[in-house]
Amino acid sequence: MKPTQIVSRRRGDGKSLLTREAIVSAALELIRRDGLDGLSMRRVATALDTGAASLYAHIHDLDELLSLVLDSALSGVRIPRAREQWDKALEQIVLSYLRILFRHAGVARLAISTIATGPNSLRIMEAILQLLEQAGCSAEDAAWGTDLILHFAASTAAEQRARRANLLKEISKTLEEIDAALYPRVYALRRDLLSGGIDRFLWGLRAIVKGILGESGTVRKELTSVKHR
Amino acid sequence: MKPTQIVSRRRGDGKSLLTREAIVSAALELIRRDGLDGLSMRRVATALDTGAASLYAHIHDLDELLSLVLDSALSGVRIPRAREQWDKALEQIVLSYLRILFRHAGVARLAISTIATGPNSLRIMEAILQLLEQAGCSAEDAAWGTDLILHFAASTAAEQRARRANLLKEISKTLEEIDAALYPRVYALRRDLLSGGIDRFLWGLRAIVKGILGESGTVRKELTSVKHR
DNA sequence: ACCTGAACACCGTTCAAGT
DNA sequence: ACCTGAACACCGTTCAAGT
Repeated sequence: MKPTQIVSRRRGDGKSLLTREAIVSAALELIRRDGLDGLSMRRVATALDTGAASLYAHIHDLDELLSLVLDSALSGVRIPRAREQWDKALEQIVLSYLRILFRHAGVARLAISTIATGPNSLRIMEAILQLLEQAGCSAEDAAWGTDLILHFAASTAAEQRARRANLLKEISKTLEEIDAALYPRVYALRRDLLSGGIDRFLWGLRAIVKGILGESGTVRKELTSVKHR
Repeated sequence: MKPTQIVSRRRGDGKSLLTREAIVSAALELIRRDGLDGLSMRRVATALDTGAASLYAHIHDLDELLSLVLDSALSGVRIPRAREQWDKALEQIVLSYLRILFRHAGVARLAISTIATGPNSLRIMEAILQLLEQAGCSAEDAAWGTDLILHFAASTAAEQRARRANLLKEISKTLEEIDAALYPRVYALRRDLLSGGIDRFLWGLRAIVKGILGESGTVRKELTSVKHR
């Protein structure tokens, strides 16, 4: 009877079409504004003027949405073309990764708890693997090293984020009140333990990279002997 | 009239007294059995034969409970007395920490997302700070280094845990299917990226420690000049 | 002081039913 | 094929009321 009316119910009214991309970008917007805890299927649905059930036509479950959101955020990570100086290039990539994680609260926590396999994660891993090999790492050490570096960056970002919130005050107050006789070093270094922004990050990155290169080759043999003790 | 009956409603019937300790140990038991996602106020309450509301007389909120659970688990971390060989002692402590996190699924995830300030965390930090200073670190580097080491151990444990679940199969399948032309190194190293147990952990720990010691002193000056670029 | 039941404001996910 | 409302089985937390 009225065949022209049989179209997506999303057309005609003000609503835009419901797509995977629209869902992911709404979720990213939400996570950016309210943090990871502010994200829920129901809230994403509300932001898109629909019910939570509608999302399941495009996305398998919350876990999948979170993976997609992480990779979407990582699309902003810049990888330099020229790579003559592997150490400079490595720092650029990892700083860019850090900045992205830092920009959106909550995405850092996501990066920690997920073993990422999205295209942007792969892009970043590929670049770091290449640089570590260029630096003289064995392929196997580069694999573990890449993982180590990315984990370190994600942890740093997540921790910095936690500090932003009123948490920092609370924690430093707790550290201020600990028993200085029982924990003399912790007490003496209570400020250093919480200090540091980009300086601390670069310090850690360089320590890790130096360590990876230093370990390369020599240690695997040692380890096998340790194992059999 | 019947003054002898006016006692805790917890007495008389089979129920044991509701205490902070009982709540924490029930929560730890739950987390050990079902993982972090299996833990909830309501489930802890049920395990103690009561309603969720009753817990709030002893514990401020879920966050506090999680902190208490983490520290309770960390009471199992052993710290050797004799410390002539700082490197051996350090590995013993960190391996003990790792083993504890590994033993109870979910506690590792907890250790990552929390900046721990419980007595057992402090105990562990104090010991590592001491060993790093003994190794020749400056106090400030020891502070950052301790944090770095503990984070690394927690990340490792959390990731290993994630692998135990059916997640590993899924991830390695995904890596098996990626575009080898686009990501040649990731593809070539797909097994190495997921491999490794205690070997990989010791490799990383030694890399980090070597890095920390190598960075000590020289780098802070560099960093200040970098900052002003 | 400690414990309780009921209520409030949320969750993720499923499913039959609509277009 | 896509979208929907209602339902199911959960959450953390509060609060008046009981002992």
